Amino acid sequence: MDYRLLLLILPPMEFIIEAVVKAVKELYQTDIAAKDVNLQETRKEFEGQVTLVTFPYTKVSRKGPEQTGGEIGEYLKENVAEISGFNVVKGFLNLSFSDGFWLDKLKGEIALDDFAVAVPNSKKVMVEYSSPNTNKPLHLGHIRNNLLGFSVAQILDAAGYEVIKTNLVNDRGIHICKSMLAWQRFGNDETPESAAIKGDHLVGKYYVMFESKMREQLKPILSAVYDDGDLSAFTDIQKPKVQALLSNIAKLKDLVVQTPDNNTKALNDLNAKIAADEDKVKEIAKTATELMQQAQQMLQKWEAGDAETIKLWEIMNGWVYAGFAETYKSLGVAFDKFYYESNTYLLGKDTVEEGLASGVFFKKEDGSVWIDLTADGLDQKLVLRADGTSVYITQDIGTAQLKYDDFKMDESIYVVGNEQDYHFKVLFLILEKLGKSWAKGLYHLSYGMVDLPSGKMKSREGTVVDADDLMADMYKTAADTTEEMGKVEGLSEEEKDKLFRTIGMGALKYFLLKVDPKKRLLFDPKESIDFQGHTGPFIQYTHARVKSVLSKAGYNAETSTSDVETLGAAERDLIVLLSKFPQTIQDAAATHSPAVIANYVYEVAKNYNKFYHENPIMQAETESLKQFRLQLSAATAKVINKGMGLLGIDVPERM
RNA sequence: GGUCUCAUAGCUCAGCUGGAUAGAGCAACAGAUUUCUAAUCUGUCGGUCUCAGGUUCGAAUCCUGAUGAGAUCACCA
Repeated sequence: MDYRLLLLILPPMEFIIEAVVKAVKELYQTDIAAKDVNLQETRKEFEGQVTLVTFPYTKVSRKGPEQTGGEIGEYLKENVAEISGFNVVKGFLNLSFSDGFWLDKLKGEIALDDFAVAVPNSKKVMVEYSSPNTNKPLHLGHIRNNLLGFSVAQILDAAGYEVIKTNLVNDRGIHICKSMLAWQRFGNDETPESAAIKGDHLVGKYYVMFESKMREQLKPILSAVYDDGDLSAFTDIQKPKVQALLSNIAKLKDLVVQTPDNNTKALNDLNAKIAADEDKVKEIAKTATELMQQAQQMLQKWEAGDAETIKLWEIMNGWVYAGFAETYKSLGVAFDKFYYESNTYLLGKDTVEEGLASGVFFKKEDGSVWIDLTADGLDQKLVLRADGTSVYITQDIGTAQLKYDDFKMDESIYVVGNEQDYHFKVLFLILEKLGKSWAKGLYHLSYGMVDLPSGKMKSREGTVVDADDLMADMYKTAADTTEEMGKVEGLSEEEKDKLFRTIGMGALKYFLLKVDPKKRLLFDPKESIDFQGHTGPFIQYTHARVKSVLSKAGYNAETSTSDVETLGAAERDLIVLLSKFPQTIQDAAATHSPAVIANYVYEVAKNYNKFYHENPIMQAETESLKQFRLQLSAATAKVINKGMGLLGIDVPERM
């Protein structure tokens, strides 16, 4: 974490900046802007807490950096009461604040109940996250999404926003019909109760079944195509497309033959292209399977409001929702408002009409409606089919409008994977071109995919890491580890259960949230998530340890008094770090990054552990010193608790 | 092919609106508990910050190019 910016805008540092401006003016008769005062955190190996970079002033001082630094340092020491000393290393002026300054900070700010409680900024922000499909259970990728969304919402709330958490459930469409059809055909009236399976997993089972049965039907079609050149399975519209793909594949294969064996790069490229075209053929062939056609028919029935289809859809979605509710509860995430695509999928058409009238969109000969974004470096994009039906982006245009009409929020954040970067670029641009005043408040929180060592998770290869399984694994690991360490003495079954859950989820959540959201994340199922080092349990343990000391000492914040005037190094470092919490929250909010909080809380825990090791608390030399160290400990526990809370992670009183 | 993202220690990651000798954790090795919880602490080992140019007093950080990895370019969602 880079705290330079933070120091610049941290209110308590303003007086230093002002003093530097004044110093340069008086010493060198030159006016400099406050934003040109380059303050940063002093590196560990030097004395001091704040460092002024003095290279920029050598021009106006016409002296070497060391001498310039010395002069400014002398001036600051004389004129700023809080600065007790300084040292100069090359172009760096390291400033030491008096211990009294830091002690005041602890007592007058950090220890108070309203520390890091932001004043409301009277802005409203919506965070849409999770947004699952109702045909499959959630997996590790969804966990990342859910934790990110929930945490970002917590952080924004702590930063002063009014937050609305929403979930746009993708509850309709061809993928749901696949599960429905497979259940209808092969299910034998199986229910979550009769099968003793969670509802979402049961529905997922039929989705998988559909795919595998459909694949069986695909084989003869494909072998007819490739072995006999028989295209009779396709419609007249599809035939020429397939024909074109096949001849392209043949051409590419010729090229492969002509390419020398040692040119592996060219061969790989060619083979990738062949595979891509073969995939396209396969996609078209899928639509020719009997099961796919039945599923399509079912979708049409659903859209027509066919009573029987709707009934089945409601039953199966009900199973899924019950399953999701359980998973959400385990994850500790929640929502203020649910939107369902079954209600919103027809939205957006009137907005398209608007855009057509205003000339933002144009109609092609076949009646389909498009927008031309080539001037913005993007492509042409279809927004309404020739038959007047919606596509994905049409719905999103409509849903964006609906959300704004519902809440009139200043900002709206979509927590969606980076595979949809292009989609959101287009969506936001369209809304802007439509003249929506709120379009500038839209933000795509694009996060990286969760990959396995083998690459992407693939359901077909059974490498999908199921959310419920993973959480159960974490619980078990937490339980085993804790028991092994003999830390469960005197705990009731209920307390143990709660503790294992807290630790297991803490490890998992921290593991996923400590990484910058936009980066892809590697998860190795073979290596269990660590409980030591830079981990959730490490921080939880630190908290438990603080709490243990506080209770053993019978610490009472109301009555505790102390008159210590000087600080040890570890104590001072800890206070300096704690004082940065409010600004860290603002920074995390501005960058939409829980990782900022995660790394900060880790620093706090690490610093506390160092302090704890070096300084006796109960056996401190004086009662006053003991009380001071307890106050510092209590403040640390509070920051850890609150910081972890922003990540959706609980901290135990003992572990 | 066009566009976008990423590349830092053996591994997983910080650091990136330009500043000091690039930091953690894991792994490996060596230590610390008569004292508040050893899920801890201390130390050792480990780096051409992918490469090549450029801007600058100063570049892991900014710019250009190359290489490698991923995503995307559907009348799917």
